[in-house]
Amino acid sequence: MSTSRCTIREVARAAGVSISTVSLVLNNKGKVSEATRRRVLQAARELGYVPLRAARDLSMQRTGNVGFVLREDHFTRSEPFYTYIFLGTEFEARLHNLYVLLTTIPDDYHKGEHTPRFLRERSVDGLLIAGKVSDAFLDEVRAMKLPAVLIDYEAEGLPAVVIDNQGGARVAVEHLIRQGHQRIAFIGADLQHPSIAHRLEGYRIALGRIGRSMDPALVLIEPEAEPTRATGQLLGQRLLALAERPTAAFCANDALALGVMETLLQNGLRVPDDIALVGFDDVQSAAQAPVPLTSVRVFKEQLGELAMRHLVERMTPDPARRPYARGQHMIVVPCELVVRASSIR
Amino acid sequence: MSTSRCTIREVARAAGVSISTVSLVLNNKGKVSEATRRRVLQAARELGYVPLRAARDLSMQRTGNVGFVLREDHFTRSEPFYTYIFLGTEFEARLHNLYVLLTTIPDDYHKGEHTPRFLRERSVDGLLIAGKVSDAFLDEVRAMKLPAVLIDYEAEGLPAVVIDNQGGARVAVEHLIRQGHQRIAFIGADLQHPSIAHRLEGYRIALGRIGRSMDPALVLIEPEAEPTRATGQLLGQRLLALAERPTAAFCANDALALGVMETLLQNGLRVPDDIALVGFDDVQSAAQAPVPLTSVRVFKEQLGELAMRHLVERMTPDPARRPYARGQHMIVVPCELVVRASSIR
DNA sequence: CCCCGCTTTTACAACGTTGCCTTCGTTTAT
DNA sequence: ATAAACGAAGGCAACGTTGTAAAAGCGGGG
Repeated sequence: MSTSRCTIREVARAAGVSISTVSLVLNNKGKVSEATRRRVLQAARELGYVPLRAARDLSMQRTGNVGFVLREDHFTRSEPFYTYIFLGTEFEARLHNLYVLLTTIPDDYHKGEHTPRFLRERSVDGLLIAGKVSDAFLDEVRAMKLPAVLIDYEAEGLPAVVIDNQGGARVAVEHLIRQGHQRIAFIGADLQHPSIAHRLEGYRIALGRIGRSMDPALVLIEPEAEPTRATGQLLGQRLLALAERPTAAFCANDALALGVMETLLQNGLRVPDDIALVGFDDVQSAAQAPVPLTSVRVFKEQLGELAMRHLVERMTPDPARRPYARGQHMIVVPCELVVRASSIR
Repeated sequence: MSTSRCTIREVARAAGVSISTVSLVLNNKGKVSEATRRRVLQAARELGYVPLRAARDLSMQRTGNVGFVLREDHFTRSEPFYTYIFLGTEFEARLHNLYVLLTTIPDDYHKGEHTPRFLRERSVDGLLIAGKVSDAFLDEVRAMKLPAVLIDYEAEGLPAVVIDNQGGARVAVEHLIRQGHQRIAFIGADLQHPSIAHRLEGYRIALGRIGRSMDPALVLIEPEAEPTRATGQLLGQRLLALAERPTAAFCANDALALGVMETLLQNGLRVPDDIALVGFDDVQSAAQAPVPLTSVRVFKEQLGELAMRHLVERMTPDPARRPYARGQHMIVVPCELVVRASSIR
């Protein structure tokens, strides 16, 4: 097996046919007799022919790449949440013969200055955007009229693949209710984030189903803060300071839950005996926490896979397709409750 | 600004010159009069001309991509060590107009079955390999004669960018010595890994400098295990079981150190009072540990940057270059000790 | 025997660059 | 004054693939 490239021309000569025929066979197009098809395939295999991407792309007027964009702080945070989503997209990309170009954008995105290179150079056929990103960036994407799919985030006019945040939250809270809890707090942050808003909504609905409404005193939120461990510690303090302490808390994500747990344990409270905790995302460290954390598992690779699959669909031209509106074209991926020590008596 | 592509032809017509001239100007090649150069640049800017990658690549007989390979378990572990390295390579790639294709390979790599797609399709001009990977993979890479650079790993015949493991370890142990410790343990795993072997060597040298030799009883190693938190917990147990306990331990990495710390604290020992701990890598959770961990900071982005820079050098053809031998062409990146509570009295 | 429709195959022009070679002026050396 | 040298710009053939339009082959019916 030689290391040098072999061109379609050589395959054609070896098979005794024209270049066009080779192309037709290799792409399963047009009508080619079975005999010729076999001869071509044979020759291609023997010569170890692999079409040159640049040539094919040039001819097909496409790039063969899709971009994967996420905020740098999301990519580098200690929990490989988006990393798994990326791997899911990568896996699906193989099936469609696409390459994924991963790039991060800064938290405080400014158009132009921070525009990903592959957008400037127009060397992607489509775009995946993971997690919350700045509106400035989304505006830019919309203006480019490039097929794009959001993952784990929502925005007007763009299709999205999202977690069933509301359903997951409902199941989590219903679990706490089944464990006999009456006073269940909600711990949250950044209400702008649709996922968090939906999780809060799930909490409300679960309470509603047993005929209760939300007690504002038990809804502890730092609306402007990111949902991090540090914010969780802060909210843990506020939880401790409450006059009438709840017996359980549903946290909008695991980072918050772990922060709360840390504060509680440091202040001598027991989990779950004094306060039961449930998180969301089922990150790696959830299972390894001092008290293993009950959480809602999210199928991250699947999110990526579905997003890529949908993007590919959008990338194949179809003039009859209409633009998206919010709420439409939302692919919702189910999640599942994982019960651990932090919530069972 | 139109969204449709504009070709070099249109720029040429707008500037009133030939296509060749436009190409020369845009690539800073050949001799072009200042007047024409300005006119071309002007026209290109006005039309928003961006060369089409596929066309350029086809013409230049290159792909414009480099591959970044690492083991899946390295990529998805909770510490974004390799993620930062990747970001470093990405940053440097921009300066050279290259795209980085990131892909993971499984832990138990088998040639063919697991060969990264971009290698099969030969659509990278060079390869970066981060962290320890299977020899089978390295053999395949060597056989391809594709320019490649290892990062944070070493192997015969391939250039590598590595951490100053030995120097860092030495500084860490010397710090413990300065703190008055006499009995200092070494906690390690996977001795096959060059980094760990070098860190052990640094430990030995630091002791040697004050006229001591390694006490075998204090060198706790799980030679076959991965250097993970779980292994650290295990070694923590062995540390506790020692007849004469050391007063300090230098751990081959932070994961091990955090595992040891967890075990020590759970068994009622105090850090650093009973046993001082120092790790290596300065991962995010080091600073957030129950007792903030002294560690050796590694400049991860820099590792990536240097590797990419070196790879680019290797990618530009130069017939006079000779193959690499182990030990040669090793780029060593310095690191620095970060002192925290886990090691100061 | 020729023409007609059908299937299979081929030739050829893109696609947008780059690199080499030529051409055309202009200056400099002889 | 003429030849040589030089600098600037242009023409053209790759690069490897695809898609299209046209050609070739092939029976069968008139």
